Amino acid sequence: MTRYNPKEAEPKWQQRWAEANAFRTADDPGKENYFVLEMFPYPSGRIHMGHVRNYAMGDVVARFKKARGFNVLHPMGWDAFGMPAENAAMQTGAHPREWTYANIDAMRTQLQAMGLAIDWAREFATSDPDYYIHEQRMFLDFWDAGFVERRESVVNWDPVDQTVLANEQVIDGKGWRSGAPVERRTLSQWFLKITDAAEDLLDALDDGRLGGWPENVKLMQRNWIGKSKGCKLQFNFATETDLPAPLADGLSVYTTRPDTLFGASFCGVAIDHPHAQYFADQDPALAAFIKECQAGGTSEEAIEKAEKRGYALPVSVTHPFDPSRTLPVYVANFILMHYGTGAIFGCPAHDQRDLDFARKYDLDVTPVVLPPNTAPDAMVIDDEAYTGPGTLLNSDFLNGMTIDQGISAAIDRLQAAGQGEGHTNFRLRDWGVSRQRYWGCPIPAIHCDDCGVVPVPAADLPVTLPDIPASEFQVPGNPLDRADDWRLVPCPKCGTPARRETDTFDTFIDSSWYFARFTDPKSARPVDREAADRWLPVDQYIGGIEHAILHLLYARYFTRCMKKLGLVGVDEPFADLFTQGMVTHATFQSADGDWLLPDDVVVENGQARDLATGRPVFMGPVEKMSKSKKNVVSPEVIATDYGVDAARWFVLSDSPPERDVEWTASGIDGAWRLMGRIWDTVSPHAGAFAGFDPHTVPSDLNEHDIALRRATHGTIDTITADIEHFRFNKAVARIYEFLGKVRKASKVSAWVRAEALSALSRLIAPFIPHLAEECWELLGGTGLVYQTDWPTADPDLLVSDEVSLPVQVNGKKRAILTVSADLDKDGIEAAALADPAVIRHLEGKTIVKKVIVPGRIVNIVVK
RNA sequence: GCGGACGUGGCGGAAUCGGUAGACGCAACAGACUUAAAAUCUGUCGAGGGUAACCUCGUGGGGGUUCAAGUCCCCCCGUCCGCACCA
Repeated sequence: MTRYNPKEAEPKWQQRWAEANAFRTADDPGKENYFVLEMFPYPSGRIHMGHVRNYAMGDVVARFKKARGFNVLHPMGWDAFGMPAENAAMQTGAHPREWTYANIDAMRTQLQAMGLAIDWAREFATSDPDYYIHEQRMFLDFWDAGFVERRESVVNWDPVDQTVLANEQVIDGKGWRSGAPVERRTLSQWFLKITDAAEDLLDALDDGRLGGWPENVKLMQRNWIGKSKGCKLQFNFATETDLPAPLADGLSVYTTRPDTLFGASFCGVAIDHPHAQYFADQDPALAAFIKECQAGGTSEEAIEKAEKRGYALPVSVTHPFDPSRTLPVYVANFILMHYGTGAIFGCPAHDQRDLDFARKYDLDVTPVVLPPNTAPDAMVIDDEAYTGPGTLLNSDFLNGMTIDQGISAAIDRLQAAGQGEGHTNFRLRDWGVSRQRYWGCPIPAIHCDDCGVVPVPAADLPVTLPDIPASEFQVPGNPLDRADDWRLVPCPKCGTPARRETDTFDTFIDSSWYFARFTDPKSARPVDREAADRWLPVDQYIGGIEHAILHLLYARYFTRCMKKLGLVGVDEPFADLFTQGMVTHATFQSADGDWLLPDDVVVENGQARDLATGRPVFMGPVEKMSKSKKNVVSPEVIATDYGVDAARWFVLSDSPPERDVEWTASGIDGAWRLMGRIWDTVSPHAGAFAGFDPHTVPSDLNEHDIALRRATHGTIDTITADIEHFRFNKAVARIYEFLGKVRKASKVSAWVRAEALSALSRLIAPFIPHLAEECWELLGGTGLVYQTDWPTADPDLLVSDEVSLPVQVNGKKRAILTVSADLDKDGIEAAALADPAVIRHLEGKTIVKKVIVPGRIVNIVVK
């Protein structure tokens, strides 16, 4: 018996698949379409185990759906713009384009070696001018349609990467890539007005349009959009004289608690609020205060430690419900300009921040909400604000109302007085898409001193990136700013000298529509409407949870914009979403604190030693594989040692797909053993399909035959459901179980064995396709197992005539009956009461109750 | 601080509707084959007691509902994730 040799089998079948053009997207009008997509990779240079897991899952789905009779679209491309290419240029001197495309070539080879059922004819990279010309076209249409805005904006500036970061790219006040503390800068920026879609992006999370999405992702998006209901109201300045322009309209604040207005003791504005700016121009001390607050930065520690500070303005405002009362106005460091109106009224008794501030500046603290079952005299605010439920007091016309009643009544009164109105506010901010980088899609705009910002005429697209010597990337900043040959162009409107926009798009734009391009990647239009209608939305999208907010929210918004322009017919791009867990590995550290590669360490009896020196090694926690901690295992090395099928099998077998899976040497050994065991089970039966007609069941089957047939059909049934529900680990367990039964079935007829081996080959095919083809060929199967239908379970074989029925006495299992499946309650009761073990436990007791659930359980309650 | 998820053998994890807890794999142990090792195969494998049949306990802790709870309800502890001065 020969051993299974993946080194020969895997390339052989990859070649056969290619020769048969097996993975070309089918377009059979008699079949349903199914679009399965894994988040496309950034071409970093080589694939890692996370890719293996992600693409193995997508491949299981693609192969399964193909076998189930769908036209399957399963494409691959490259998220190819982005900073690492420029960083590489700085470090290695290679041009970003050369670096990127060399990486793509290397990774394509690696992915193809995984044997993925991908239609490579549809491949593209977002850095291909053929791709980004359409992105530029759409942007011009978006601009025309009013989805785009250019505005002065305080931006998150990453001082290391020398670029602007979106809000979402700032993590704990630091740049998501560089880790450098983010600074505030004011720049003129391009924005996509995602806030216009906030309400619908939110609604779709709840109204069933995203039924196939995980709850946690929907929740994160819900929180991110951050809808809050309240009211906007106007405070008038208490002054006899006319105020200059910025102050003439008074002070507009946003609140969710207008019911607490009678507890207001001050108003506050953000340090970058126009009113603050106005007074700072006249008051150097205020200007200094603002500057000091800005220096504090947005870092996490800064925010946590920052004490509430304010600077009193030389004006006060009148209370909207009681003009005889005036409130002081402060510039305060804890008010955010980008939320609401950038101004608040402070009600210290019922808001912790306001209370901290009031204590520091010795302002009134008037309770206006009385907690339930509390006497008004007992309502004392010390150093903790009361934010719970209650009834209103000290509040004039609101007294006695609940909070909700008070909110409505206050808004009504404000509205009647023309001083305010109900308002819905969102936490979501518009999407800043300008990046001061070279390696991105150029923004098709031209700046003219006379005409302003002018779109590049459609006929002049694409605006391609200029060729810049690789040495230019050693200089900080954006090389496009210095590329005058490219930058200086005549204005398309008036023809006078003008300048190209040198910002490029955030790469999240590139990934916000690639799925639509895949439906017809060669189309002359950005998206071919007919193809899009055929394939969209993506039926199953698979990727990491790290994209729960950024990529997925942008893609949802972008799709809505495309729909408005008639490019696609759907507003939600991804019908079902699956977020897979990471691949982790134990970490190893030498006594000197150096990280060690798993390959350089040997673990025996729980003790790790350095393979080279024999010295003990500290075993650290199991963490996500990362280069910095060296706890990485190379897919290439694993493929060489064990074959890609074993690697695919292992990453799918050991944990539920949504959870992290720990890579272990013994685990991949186990996967490798399985390959051998399948092959050893199948290979003695070469040609087993000769004379086997699956549709003609022999009539002379013995009990072993029937038992194996039950196992075969039961396995088909459960594995089918497991794959449908992304329970790959359970499907794997069922395959192990079934394999054991097939191996032990020695007394079965040739027909029944052929049926079992046929099912086995097809059931393993989505997981370990090369071995499956090898088995199929050996057994005498027709064509490729890839092109063979999924097995179907015979329902008659799923129900058995006998069932084992546990019998409990007082809820404790005392016996197991084997009874005919159609035995009625009386029969079951008689059988249970006749069982010796049951009789023993009933001795000397009185039966109080008998619970008999046929097919499930018997419980006899005694006293 | 707010929001969410999770907690089951030595380990990863099963238990689909409230109905046999621990499927399947890993590790470990024992045996077969072998001069030997590797590979492979067979068996054992939650804890405690008992020669055994079998009994008791057991799903983070405490309480509750139920004939019956890993599963439902209440309280607590722990771990992980997201957001975080959001008015």
